Amino acid sequence: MKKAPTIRDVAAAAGVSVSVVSRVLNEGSVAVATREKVVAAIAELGFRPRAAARELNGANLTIGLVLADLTNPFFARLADRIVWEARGRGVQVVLMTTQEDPHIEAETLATLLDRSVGGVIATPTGGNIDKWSRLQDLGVDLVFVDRSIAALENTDVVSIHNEASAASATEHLIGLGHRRIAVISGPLTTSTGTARIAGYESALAAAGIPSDAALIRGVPFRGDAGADAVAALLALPLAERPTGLIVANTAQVQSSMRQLYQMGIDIPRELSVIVFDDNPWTELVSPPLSVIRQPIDMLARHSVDLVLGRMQGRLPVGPRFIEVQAEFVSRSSSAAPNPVESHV
Amino acid sequence: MKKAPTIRDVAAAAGVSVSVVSRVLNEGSVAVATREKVVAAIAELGFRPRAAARELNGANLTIGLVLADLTNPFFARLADRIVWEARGRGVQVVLMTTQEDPHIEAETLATLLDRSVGGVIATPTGGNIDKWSRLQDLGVDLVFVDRSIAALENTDVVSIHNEASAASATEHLIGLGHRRIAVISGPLTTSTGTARIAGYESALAAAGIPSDAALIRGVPFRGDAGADAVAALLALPLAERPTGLIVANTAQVQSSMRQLYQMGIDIPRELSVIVFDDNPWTELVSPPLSVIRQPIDMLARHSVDLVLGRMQGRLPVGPRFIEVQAEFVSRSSSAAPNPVESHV
DNA sequence: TACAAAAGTGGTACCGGTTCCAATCCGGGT
DNA sequence: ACCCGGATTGGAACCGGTACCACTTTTGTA
Repeated sequence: MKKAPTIRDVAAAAGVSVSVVSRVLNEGSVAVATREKVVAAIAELGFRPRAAARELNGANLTIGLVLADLTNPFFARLADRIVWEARGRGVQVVLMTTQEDPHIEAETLATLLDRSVGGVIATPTGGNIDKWSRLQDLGVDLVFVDRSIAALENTDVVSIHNEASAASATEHLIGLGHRRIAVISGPLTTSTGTARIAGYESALAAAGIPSDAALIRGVPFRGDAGADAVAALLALPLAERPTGLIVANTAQVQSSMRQLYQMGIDIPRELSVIVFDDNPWTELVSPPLSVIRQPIDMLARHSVDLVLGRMQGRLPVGPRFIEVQAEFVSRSSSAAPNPVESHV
Repeated sequence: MKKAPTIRDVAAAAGVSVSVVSRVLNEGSVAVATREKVVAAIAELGFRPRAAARELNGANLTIGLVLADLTNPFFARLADRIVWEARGRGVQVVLMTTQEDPHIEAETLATLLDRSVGGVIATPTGGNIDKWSRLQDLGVDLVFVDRSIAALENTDVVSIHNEASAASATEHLIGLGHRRIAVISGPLTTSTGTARIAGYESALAAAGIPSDAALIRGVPFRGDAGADAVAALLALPLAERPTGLIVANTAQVQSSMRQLYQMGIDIPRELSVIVFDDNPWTELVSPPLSVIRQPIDMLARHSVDLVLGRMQGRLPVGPRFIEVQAEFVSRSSSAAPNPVESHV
C-alpha cells in the first residue's frame, strides 16, 4: 500500500515550486517550457490532486443529488442521466434518498453541508423550508427538479410543464367522449400534485364539464395509496363511476395498475387509463399503456447545467424556471367509453 | 451567506482547546464536565465538522458505488438499498455509472482515487484488472457485488448463488417436461454469465439432456442483444426450436420480452419463459412472469457491512465470498410444453 | 540606453480538522 | 508530607492543495 504522490513530489520532480504546479493545474499563467516540464512530471508520477485538499479551500467539484427514491423508475433514470451529465463535466455526484420522509430529508441536508458540496439538485418532499433556505444562505446553489416549493421563490426549478401535460391527457380523454374522468396524483401539498390537478380541472372547465371532488385523489407517493384510490373510485355507484382515469404520478402507477388487474377491470372497455411517465414496461403490459412521456434527459441536462452555472457564477441573479415539454403517447389503454356499459 | 463555525469557534466558546473538541468528536478520553461544555457549545453554534478536513487526514466516511447503469431496475433498487444502508451508518455514497464501458470504468476508478474514498462497492465490467488492483494497493477497500472478476481473487464478493439459481430455473422447466431449453445470459466473460450457464448445463446434465450450443446465448448487456437472441432462437427449424427460455440477466429481460410480444408468441403455450429478477412489473404483464427473485436488500446489506468492516479494519484478512439464496417464484409464464405444437 | 509595465516564479500563510507529545492536575501509597 | 503514575488538557505540526504577495526576468517603449 504505497501512497499517492503529492503536489510537492511533482514540484520536486519538475524542479519548480509548488505554486507553479498549482498554477498548471488551474490554468494560471505559466511559461510554456515550464508547463511542459510540469505536465511531464505529473504524467510520470501519475499525480492526481486530491479532492479533499481542494475542497478545504472552497473549491468544489461535487454536487449532492437528493431524490425521493430510486425504486421509482422515473427517479432512477433521472439519476442515471444526472450522473452521466455531471461526469461529462468532471463533477461527482453524492447520492442521497429521502424515502419521501421530511425527517430524513432534514438529516440529508445537514450531511450535505458537512460534505461542503457546492450545489444540490433535489426533489424536495415539501417540508423543511427553513433548512433548504439555510442551505442557500450558506452559499450552496440549489436546483429543484421535477418538484418545487412555492415558498422558496428564489430557487431554480426544472420540471416538465405539469399543468399542460395533465391538461392534454384530460383533453385526450374528453376528445374520446369521456365525461367522468378521475385523476390520481400526488398530495396537494406538492407542486406536481397541485399543478397537475389544476391542468386537469382547466381542461374539464374548457369542455364545460363540472369537476367532481370525488374523482380527484391526491394521495401519498409511497405505499399502496394508488391501489386504495383505484378501489375507492371503482366502488362508486355506477352512475358516478369514472370511465377514464389519469394516474398523474409515476410513483402511484404501479400499485394502481396492480389493483386494476386484481379487480379484473377490462381496459379500455370498462376504464380508459393514462399514466404519467413512460417506462420500458408500459408497452409490455396488456394493453400497452397510453402515457405522458417525460423527457428525462432534458431534465437532467438542464439541472446539471443550472447548478454548475450557478456554482461558477456565470448566471445572472434571479431564479430560473425551466419547463420542458412532455409528450403524450397514445397506446391501447385509452378508447371511447362504452355507452352500454356505463348505463347497465 | 454567512460561514459555518469551525472547530476553533467551538473551542473558544467552550473555553477549551481544539484538541479537546476534536477528542469529543472522536470519542477520545475527555472529562465528563468538559465534554458537556463542549457538547453544549457544539449544539449552540450548530457546528458540524467538515468532511473535507477530515478526509485530508486519512479519515473516511465516503464510499464509492460503481454501477453499470441505473436504467436497469435491478441496479436501481440495489443503489437505493445501498444508499439506505450506508446512511444508517453515517456514510455517504458517491455514485458513478460505467454504462458497461471499460473505458468509462477506468476513468471512474481514477476519480474515485482523487476523492480518496475509503471503500468501493462495484459491479465490474470485467476489464481493467490492473486498475482495480492498483486501487486496492492504494488502500481502498473493494467489494464486488453481483458480479466478480476471477483474476482478482483477493477481493470480497457478494452475490446470489448464481449457479444454483440458474439450475433451479432449469430444473423447473425440465420438471414441466421441457427438453429443449434455451438460455440468454450475459457474455461469457462475466462471472454471472459463466456461472449461470454452468448452472443451466449442470441441471441439463443431471437430467440426462444433452446441451446444445445453439440454445445458449451469451450476449452483451446493453442494446437490443436480448431481442436479437430471441429472434435467432425462434428462427431455428421447428424441431430444434426451444420450448422453454430462461432470460438469465435482468439487463436482457426487457428487450427479450419486447421481441416476444412483437413476434406474437403465445406464452406459455408456445414458449415457457423464466426471467431473472423480480421487478414490480413482472406481475403486471400478461401472463405474469415466473422469475428468479434476487434478495436485493441482502446484497446491499452485506456489501455495505463488508466494505465498512474492512475500512474499520475489524475483519480478518482474506477475502470473503458471500452468496445469498435467490428464490424461484412460479407464475403463469411457465407451463408444460405443448406436444402438438412442437411437432406441427 | 534607460525605465516602466508585464510576465513568470518562489515563499508561505492559510483552509479545518487530527494527532503526537509535553505539561499539568489529581489522588493514593508509603 | 512526599513521590509516582494515570487521567486530562493544551500546543503545534501536519494532511495536500490554493492564493496572495514579493521578487526576478522579460518585453516594450520613449
